[in-house]
Amino acid sequence: MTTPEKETSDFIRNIIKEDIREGRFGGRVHTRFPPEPNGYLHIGHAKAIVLNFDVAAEFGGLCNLRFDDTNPSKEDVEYVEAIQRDIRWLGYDWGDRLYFASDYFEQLYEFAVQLIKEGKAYVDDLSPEEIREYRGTLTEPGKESPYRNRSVEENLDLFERMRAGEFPEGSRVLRAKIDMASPNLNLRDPVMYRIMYVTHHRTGDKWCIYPTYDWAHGQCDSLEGITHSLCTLEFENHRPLYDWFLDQLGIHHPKQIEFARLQLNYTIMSKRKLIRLVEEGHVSGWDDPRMPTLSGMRRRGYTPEAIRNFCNRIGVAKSNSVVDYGMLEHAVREDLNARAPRAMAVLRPLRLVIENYPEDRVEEIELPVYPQDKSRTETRVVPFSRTLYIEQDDFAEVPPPKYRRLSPGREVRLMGAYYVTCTDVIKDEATGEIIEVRCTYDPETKGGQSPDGRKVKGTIHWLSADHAVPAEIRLYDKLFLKENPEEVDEEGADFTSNLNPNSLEILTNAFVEPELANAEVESRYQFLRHGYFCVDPDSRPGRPVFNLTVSLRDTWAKISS
RNA sequence: UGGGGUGUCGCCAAGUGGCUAAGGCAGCGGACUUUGAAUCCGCCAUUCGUAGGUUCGAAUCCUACCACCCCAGCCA
Repeated sequence: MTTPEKETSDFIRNIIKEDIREGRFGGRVHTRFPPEPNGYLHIGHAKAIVLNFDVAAEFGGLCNLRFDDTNPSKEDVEYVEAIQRDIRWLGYDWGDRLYFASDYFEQLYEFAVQLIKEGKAYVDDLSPEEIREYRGTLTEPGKESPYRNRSVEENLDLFERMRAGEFPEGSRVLRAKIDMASPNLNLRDPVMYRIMYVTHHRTGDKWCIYPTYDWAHGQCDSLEGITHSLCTLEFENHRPLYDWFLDQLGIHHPKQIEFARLQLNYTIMSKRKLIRLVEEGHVSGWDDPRMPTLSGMRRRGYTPEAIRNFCNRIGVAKSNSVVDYGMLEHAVREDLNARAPRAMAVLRPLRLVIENYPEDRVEEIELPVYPQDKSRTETRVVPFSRTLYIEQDDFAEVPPPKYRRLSPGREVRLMGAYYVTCTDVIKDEATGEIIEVRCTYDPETKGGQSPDGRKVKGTIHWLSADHAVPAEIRLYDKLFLKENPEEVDEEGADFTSNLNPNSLEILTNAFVEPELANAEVESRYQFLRHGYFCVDPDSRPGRPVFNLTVSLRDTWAKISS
């Protein structure tokens, strides 16, 4: 288990410290994570989750989970369940503070009535197209709607009838009466309610008018007593509107602070685009191990601790930045290096026969499970015999410069077992492909050291052919070829044209240690000299399936290329 | 051409007028090594978007300019 970064400091925490020092909100800190249940959570959401929950915990406060379910046409219970599962998996607990914007629909309606009564909101009969035209542009002010100055009584009556279902969808809206000439377009009489004859996943058919996010969000935060509403940069322009609503209503006024959302290179984060990957079959589902979703990363083998550490390490600021994917990989390696048990796996097998080793002999080789940690003494047993599998890459008939693995005439160590020297190479006569390597072993080198003190340059892993367990191993590479998947070569193409055709490679002829035959789903291992792997739910007894989480750093790859 | 933001090392990111501009990732050396892993040591911004100015002193203050992001959904 890695220890979380301590002393994280960023502009948001600085503001909160200042607020506490000055006694704002009575020294209280209460945050919330407010997802819309219209998709699965991804690593970008993790940044917001970690921020909100950690900040609350650090300052002795609480963090709520609230679903902003104001648009039933896009939302579904499937998502509200998946989201809760993912947040729990990440390691966070909202106690009994699970809320829904829809819990507040009645209260929001009353707030709206209050604004109407004060002449601060009105029912508008303009069509959507007309509203757009009347809004004006970035450089020109808008025009006031002809319905803007209806009487309070008429507005009250109309609004009530909107709720009663007397008008067709899209025919009327409730708008705030603010300023059609404001340079901030959000203040040009924003829509508060729209008519939608859509069944809501929680309120059923109780409502046919639904609040917009802009109208609902700030009041929901207020009702929950939120002190610090942390949100992403694009809502900075909306803050004056949220402030206006809260001030008109005269209710608790949380402080909104905006930060930059997470962007990762070689990755897309937009929910709309992730949905496309799923629906168009570019990936197997939301939990495809190549997806940046939390469920995908979980299946891939990422740990909650690694993700949390990553989130704390990238910091929180206001500049639009793109984090290098390597940072994420570093975070998993760091965590898994410390805690993953080691095992040997041969991904692309090559037979190795030890000519001077007895035909029927089987030895039990004892190897440490956590060799990287001298304080741990657990061991495992791996059978050794005359015929082994080694990695194809660990033999070279003509060794390249600096190669220290097996080649004709050379001696290497079979990890934990014996020194072997290559005596011969057997090839397929037709294709010339190497199908077997012949060796002799030195019986004096049992355990991997020689009494005469001679050194070998290389140590390779191995598996006894008769004992190895067949396994399927799925290797993953980046889902996209470009750092910025949106950057497209040809006109008319979109991000899918940058999909990496080799992002998944399935090895069906791999082998693992006998002990792993029935490894538990989601358990993680380091396959020595390869990387970290995680047991996939597709595993069957006696035929486990492993997903590559992340490979080990590979300096040989740099040297050899 | 309106408004709101942001610009510090290849990538994140501290820094809020005064010791030699934190730290992490990546990279590069070297030590160690029964994982070409891990670990350990060392190197890696005379410079803070640009140009001026204020000051004994500026990444931090002022002025102008430049670049990038967000806003014209009855999405969130």
